[in-house]
Amino acid sequence: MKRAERACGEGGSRLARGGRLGRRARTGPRASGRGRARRLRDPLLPAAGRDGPPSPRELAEALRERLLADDAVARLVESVEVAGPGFLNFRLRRQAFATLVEGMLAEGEEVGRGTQARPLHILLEYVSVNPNGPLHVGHGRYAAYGNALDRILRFAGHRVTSEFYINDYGRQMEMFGRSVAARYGQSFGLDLPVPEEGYQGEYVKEFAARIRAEVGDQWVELLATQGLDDPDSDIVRFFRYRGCDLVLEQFRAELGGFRVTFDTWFSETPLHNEGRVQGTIDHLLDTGDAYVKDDAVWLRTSPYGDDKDRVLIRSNERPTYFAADIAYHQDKLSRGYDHLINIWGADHHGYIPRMKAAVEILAHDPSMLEVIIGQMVNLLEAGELRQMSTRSGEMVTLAELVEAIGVDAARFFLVMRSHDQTLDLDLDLARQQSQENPVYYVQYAHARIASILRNLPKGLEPAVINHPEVYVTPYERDLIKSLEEFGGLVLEAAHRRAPHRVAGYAQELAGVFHVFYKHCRVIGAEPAVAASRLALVLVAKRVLARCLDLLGVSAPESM
RNA sequence: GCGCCCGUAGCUCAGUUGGAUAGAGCGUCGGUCUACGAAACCGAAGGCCACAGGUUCGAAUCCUGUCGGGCGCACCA
Repeated sequence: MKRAERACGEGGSRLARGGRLGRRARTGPRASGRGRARRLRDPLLPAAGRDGPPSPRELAEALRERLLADDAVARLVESVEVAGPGFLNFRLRRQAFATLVEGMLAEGEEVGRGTQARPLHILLEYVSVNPNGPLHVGHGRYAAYGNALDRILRFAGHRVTSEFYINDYGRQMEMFGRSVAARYGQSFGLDLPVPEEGYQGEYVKEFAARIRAEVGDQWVELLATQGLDDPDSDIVRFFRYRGCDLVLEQFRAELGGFRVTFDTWFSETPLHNEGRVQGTIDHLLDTGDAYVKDDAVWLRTSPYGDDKDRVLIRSNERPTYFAADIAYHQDKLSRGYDHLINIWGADHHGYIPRMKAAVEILAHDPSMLEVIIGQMVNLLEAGELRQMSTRSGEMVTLAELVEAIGVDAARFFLVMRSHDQTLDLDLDLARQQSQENPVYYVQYAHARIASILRNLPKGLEPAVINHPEVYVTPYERDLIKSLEEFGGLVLEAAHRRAPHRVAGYAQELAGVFHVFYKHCRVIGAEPAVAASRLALVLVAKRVLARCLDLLGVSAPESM
């Protein structure tokens, strides 16, 4: 009973204020440029009790009459029907559809671009793979996801700086240097095994061969006499840096080919060499956020949601990776961004609390750093799981995937699923299904429109014409409704960090277009209808092209 | 043991301020090209949304528990 009263109260006040529905109707297509034509039905009110209060049906009926009495509503709405308990169905007038298309057509290539009341300057860091081996498909997923998010955030009205953090310091790189040096030595017949904890993959030989091509036998003698045991030797240093450079060169080329580029590449090594890691630690000691215990320096992260405090400087006086990461984030903060986003692999999720704690200590703002976890890619072959490991050299590389199915299909495939869902990828299946890949479905819709545009008779121009036969079919109306959703979808995808929503939308839109295409001719229809349909497909082409672009996929004029 | 991400059609997955009969692609079966591209369209079959409770007028969605899977729990990076 109480509930029923409350329900009626809400309903009543909605009516009185013109509520959600009324407001929506008033700010319809004309006012906003892009209205809410899609909302053809709306949940209304909860079921009322048996006695006293009006039933949902009665309330809906009252609301219906109220809405129809509103001039602004009546101009756009042809009819309103009560449908079931709690729902009203709206049928829009032809003019409402025409207004929508007019608005979208006028936006030109920019149709759907978002604006932010307060645009943020966001630093988006992603991929950041250790430069000691090839990119595998897991990295490819983060690259595709991060880059799509980059594009979406920008299109939604934010400023974005994209960054790749290069972990070119520390023990892993030293092992990599020793591994390359060993392979180099082996190519000259030296008996130098790759260190047990080193990198065994075949690709290391390729890097060694390239270095050999550059420097000849310059290091052979020294290698033969000194070996590789001293990590600080000139030999290890040389192979490490040269190897790292070669890997980075390959990253840039491969990612570039994958249409993933970064505004900045930020190297870890200078943070150490220029004393900035030490400087950050000193600062934290000064503020009391760090302390000394057991000959080590610790950061007090536990008050900020971490399980325990974390070591910054080990008792052997070497800084931890975490310490360098703090210095790195201190640098990010000093560059004046409004927000930091890091995209990490699922295997790093345990690292989030301490990093967020550190940033909160530095910036005094817990929401400053946002870490997005991308789940892993499981590789299947003939239904069986294939393990990936950089160190053992067993992996499916991004290059292999691209070679198998192409950049467009690979990028679409890697972002069409939610990033927090582990992705099963069967390379054989992907190869086999590449011709059935949804990306072609979307691209084909774009190419079909391009084909229409190529075949236009002289004098046919896109225009929304006020004529009784314009936009009367359900096929045209469905297409208009789908297109109208695009602007909101962009904002949602940006807000939810969800590129897969764009992929899903693109498939839906392509589907609606294909149905339209089957039933409605552009060329050959009577002039007013032809011009209006031309305007419609032109908008559809732009939106499809934009969706594909947001995902880093090409929008072919023909295929 | 603790934490994070999950469990939706045969397979891979969408489905988010909680709303009508839970959707798509692939696969299976059956139709459609003398008009802008058949890489398309139309139809059929296929579901206790892991399970059990709870909140709610209403739950795939929120809460608790159980089971199952993945990933983490370093003075590694």
